[in-house]
Amino acid sequence: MPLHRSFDYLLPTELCSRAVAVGVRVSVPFGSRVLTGMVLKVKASTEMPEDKVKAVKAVLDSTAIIDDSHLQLLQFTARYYHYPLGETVFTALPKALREGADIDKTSINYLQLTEQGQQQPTLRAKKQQALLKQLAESGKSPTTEIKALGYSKATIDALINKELISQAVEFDSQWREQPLQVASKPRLNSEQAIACTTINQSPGFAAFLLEGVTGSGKTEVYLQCLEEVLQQGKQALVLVPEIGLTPQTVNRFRRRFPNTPIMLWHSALTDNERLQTWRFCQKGSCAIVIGTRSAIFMPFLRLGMIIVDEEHDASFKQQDTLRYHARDLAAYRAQQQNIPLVLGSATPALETLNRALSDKYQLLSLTQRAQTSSDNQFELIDIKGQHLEAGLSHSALAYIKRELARQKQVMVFLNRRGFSPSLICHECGWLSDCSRCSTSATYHKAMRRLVCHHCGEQSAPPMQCPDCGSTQINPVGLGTEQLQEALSEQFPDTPISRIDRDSTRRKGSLEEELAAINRGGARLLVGTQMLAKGHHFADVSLVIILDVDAGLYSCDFRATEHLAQLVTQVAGRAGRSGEPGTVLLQTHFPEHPLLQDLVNNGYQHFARYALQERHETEMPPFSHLALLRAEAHDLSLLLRFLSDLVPAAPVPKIQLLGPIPAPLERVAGKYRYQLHIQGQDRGALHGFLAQLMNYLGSNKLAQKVRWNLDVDPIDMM
DNA sequence: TCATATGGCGCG
DNA sequence: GCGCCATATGAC
Repeated sequence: MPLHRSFDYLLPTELCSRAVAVGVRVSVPFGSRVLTGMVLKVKASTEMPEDKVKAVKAVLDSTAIIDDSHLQLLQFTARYYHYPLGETVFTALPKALREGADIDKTSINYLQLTEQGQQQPTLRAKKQQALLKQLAESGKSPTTEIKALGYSKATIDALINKELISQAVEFDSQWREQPLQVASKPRLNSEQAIACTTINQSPGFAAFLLEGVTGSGKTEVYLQCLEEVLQQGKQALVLVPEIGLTPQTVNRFRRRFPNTPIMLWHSALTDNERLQTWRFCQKGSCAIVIGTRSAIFMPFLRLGMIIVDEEHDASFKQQDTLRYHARDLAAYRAQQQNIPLVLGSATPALETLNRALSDKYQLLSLTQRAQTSSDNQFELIDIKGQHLEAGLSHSALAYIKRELARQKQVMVFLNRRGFSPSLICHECGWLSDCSRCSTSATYHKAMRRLVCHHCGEQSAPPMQCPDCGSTQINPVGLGTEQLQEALSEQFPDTPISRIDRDSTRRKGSLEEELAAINRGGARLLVGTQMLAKGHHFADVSLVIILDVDAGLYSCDFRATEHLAQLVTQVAGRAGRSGEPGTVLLQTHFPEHPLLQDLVNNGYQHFARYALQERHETEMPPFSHLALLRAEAHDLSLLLRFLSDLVPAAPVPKIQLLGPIPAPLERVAGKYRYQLHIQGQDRGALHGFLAQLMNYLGSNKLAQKVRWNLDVDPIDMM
């Protein structure tokens, strides 16, 4: 229940024989319903009058399904993010367990070769043959793992029918007993070797920031650290950004440790796959979990290390309901388990960098690029007063022409999808605004629709201006769709590929498109930041970023940090094939000090400078922030609600700002306002937030508006 | 007078 | 979050 409290129940004598303990699920009456709950404490008395206390209906587990330290993590999470404990615990459980399912009724677990199968008979069916070979290499393997490798149920069933493989249903930790197989590995350079040794020699908890430029071999450091963890028979958790969980990444881990069970955890798993993976992990049957942010809540038998790859990535922060940051919880968990934490990034978040520079974390730098000998060359193009062709300056077009002539690939980034962000009437100035949001509706030419990117509302573009009847309705502004069209006019003989949410909507189409590009198809790549992350293209020698200025003057204090991270990431896409690449930034403000610093001295230098600026302005990480967001159809009600929360007298160490309109004041017909709550230290902030939540619990207006609290927000929207 | 909509409350 | 109860609103 969304309640910040727990409830006492009696344990009837006939149920006392079952081992009721903390972490066991029970079925209990709640109001007029029967719900699944979790035992948080076993005690001999209650402050409630005895006749008000109801009895437990059934005990659902014979042993705790969540151990003490895991529950502690969840309690910390609930406390830190001021989120109800019950909902926090239940978001960490697979759906079946939330609903009270029998935990031991987990279906088929493993696949293994039969004696016949071990002979490796020759089969006509290619897939089946491949699966036989796979099982010979990996030994007995969890079914979920086999399915994750792309083997279908049909293939598996066929081999079972031929009695070449069989199913086993017991959990085991065979991988710990058999000798660890490690595939041949590259020699580490001196920096990598130092990083590995330092991490592996850490006696207990220690946090490391592995600051390594693109191509410097962070993954190799992870792999060699993991090897040590596996040798000790311990499990490991590898957190990756949503977009980083690609088959290539995972295959690299699987190839290195062929007889080690490695399982994936992400949002696309089915409920049953989740339950199985969760149980494998809990029983110690799975050695490595590679997962997106929610994997931070996986149960482990003996966790030996946590790695967070691309730790600066925003997808580690949940943006709704329980708004946790997986990287920050990883720090808590590593400390609690007394194990090393490795945070890897080419562009560390300023919070993380600050901890490293103040010696809370150890800084390990990888500066040598494996493939390129020299760095990329940056160039700022001043577009003030210049004629632009579809957003591109003359010199940018000249650069593109030159690189295409050299048979190279060119990438053009624009963080705006669609054809144009708006339509405008040439006669009267009418704009295609969304009727429900305070923003314009984007024109999508191929779909012939106007789409609001905030509420999703669609409409047909008008033939005539709704205000003056003119037929002169033109697109205004530039999106990726239009950019692609304009570029294909400029370079009619060059195949162009566009990567954004529209072009890759269909499941698997992103992978298809990327593969096609790598086969040497498209020479010109157009896309949003989707194109920037983690994909490797061999021939890219020129990268152009069109809308740099939006990041320079934004109301979000993190905008420049994110811009710098994007620019650096994008730059990493250029020149991976041996010779240095060129990165062009189009801007109206070429003399902007942050841009200059970034371009001349790189992210490392920029970040330290930006930290200093945060220090001077007392922004995070030098203060602590929470955001109380609220939305309602009724504006005056909304403002009354928020103003009422601001204490009349100033609170020591707390600064309140608001109610202020959210960057998009109206979305889907609702007004959105927020309160900025800034604390000089964590303690002060959390003390105040606890009071605030308490007050909100008894506040009548709080039930009429939708509100949420975001601790350590990263998106100020 | 009964049927239905709306709001506040408490769940052990 | 959701069902329960009290009260308001409405049709006949």
